[in-house]
Amino acid sequence: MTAQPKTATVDRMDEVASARPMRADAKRNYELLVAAARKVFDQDGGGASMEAIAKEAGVGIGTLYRHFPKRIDVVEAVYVDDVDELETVARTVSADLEPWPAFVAWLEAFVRYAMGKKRFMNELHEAFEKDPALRSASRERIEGALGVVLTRAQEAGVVRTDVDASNVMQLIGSMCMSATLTTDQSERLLVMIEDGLRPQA
Amino acid sequence: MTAQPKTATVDRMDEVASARPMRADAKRNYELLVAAARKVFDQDGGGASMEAIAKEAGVGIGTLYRHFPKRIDVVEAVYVDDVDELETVARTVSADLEPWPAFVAWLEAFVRYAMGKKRFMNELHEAFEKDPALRSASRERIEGALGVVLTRAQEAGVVRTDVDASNVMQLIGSMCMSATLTTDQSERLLVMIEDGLRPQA
DNA sequence: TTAGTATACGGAGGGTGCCTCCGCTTTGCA
DNA sequence: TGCAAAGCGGAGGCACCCTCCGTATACTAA
Repeated sequence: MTAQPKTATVDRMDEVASARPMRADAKRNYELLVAAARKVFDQDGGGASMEAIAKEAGVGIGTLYRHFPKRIDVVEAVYVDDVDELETVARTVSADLEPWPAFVAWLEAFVRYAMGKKRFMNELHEAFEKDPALRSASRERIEGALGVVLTRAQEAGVVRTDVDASNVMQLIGSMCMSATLTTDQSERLLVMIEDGLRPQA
Repeated sequence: MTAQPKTATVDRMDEVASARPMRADAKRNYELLVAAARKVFDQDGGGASMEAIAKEAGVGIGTLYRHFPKRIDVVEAVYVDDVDELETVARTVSADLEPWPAFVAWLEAFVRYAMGKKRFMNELHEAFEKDPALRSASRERIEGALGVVLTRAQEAGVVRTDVDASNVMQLIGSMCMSATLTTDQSERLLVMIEDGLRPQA
């Protein structure tokens, strides 16, 4: 949601000083494409075709390839955008909600994110293989986002203080990894985890 | 190595009583194909083409598809064959070597197997997704094979008795999972794990 | 041994998907 | 308003998965 396309080929190292901002039509199409890609991946799974994505975005296949030279670049862009979203949610809930509801809301957003990722794990795995830094950078960003809501909740005394973001990630992350977990189950399990994170009497 | 093709499409549930054994040429080609597939996957990675496999086996593409209706079935057959091999090695080393060398030899075979698998993790993941029972059944078979050499080594007093096959698998398996592990490193790490498994003074 | 049949083989070709190329269109600056 | 520079679109090349069916071969029964 907060991705900032600045250059034609999306190079995350190059955001500080690109010669020129993207043209308005290019920026619009970039955003249309990322949104379309997420929708099509959700519908068709990670194996969705480039043609389907271009069609959903209402642009030509050539335009898609201008922005994302390889298929894997689309996967990466959607993923990066999802991680952006988790950071945005952390800020939003911190501003709008009390510490505990904010914490719960973020965890729910994370579980939604993780459950959604399961459908294109293979593609994601491939993206991590191509660019190992992506994995660690994303993990850090997610833990950072979690840290925001977690610390606030701990300071307000509504979450036990003997856990850190890394612990909580491990707990939730491994739960979500289970291939046989349904959305229903994940919601029930999440409630239990949340209860376990409250300060103990 | 010990796979027993009995029917045209390889159905593991159907081995006890298939109407008729495979014709001699069919059985020969099946074995040629599995061997060729393993070789081609090793060379070209998991993305290797069906054509390349058929060519390597010296058969037509139609023959390949008679035996393996879908690409994923080839991946599965190679994997099952590799697990068979681990069971065979467990029996062989138990018969031919002293308990400790046998144990070490099996662990080395396992590490070779696991390192080789890394190159087509994606395909394997897909096979597990298609057939979840394959994963658990294979894990059981591998732990069973390890159990054979482990128990023997423990009874001979050359391996500590406070570990079981599942523990050892966890130790070795997670080591091998690391994406950045080289074969050299894995060999050195394995030696350390082996030392740790000796009875402690 | 032989004739007959079920089984297996082979590879041309259909369908799909990734990606390239290049002529046309649009944007934004002077 | 004029004109580069940047962006757009989609036909088409190439590679790959898989199907289909005419031909060849292995088994079996006589």
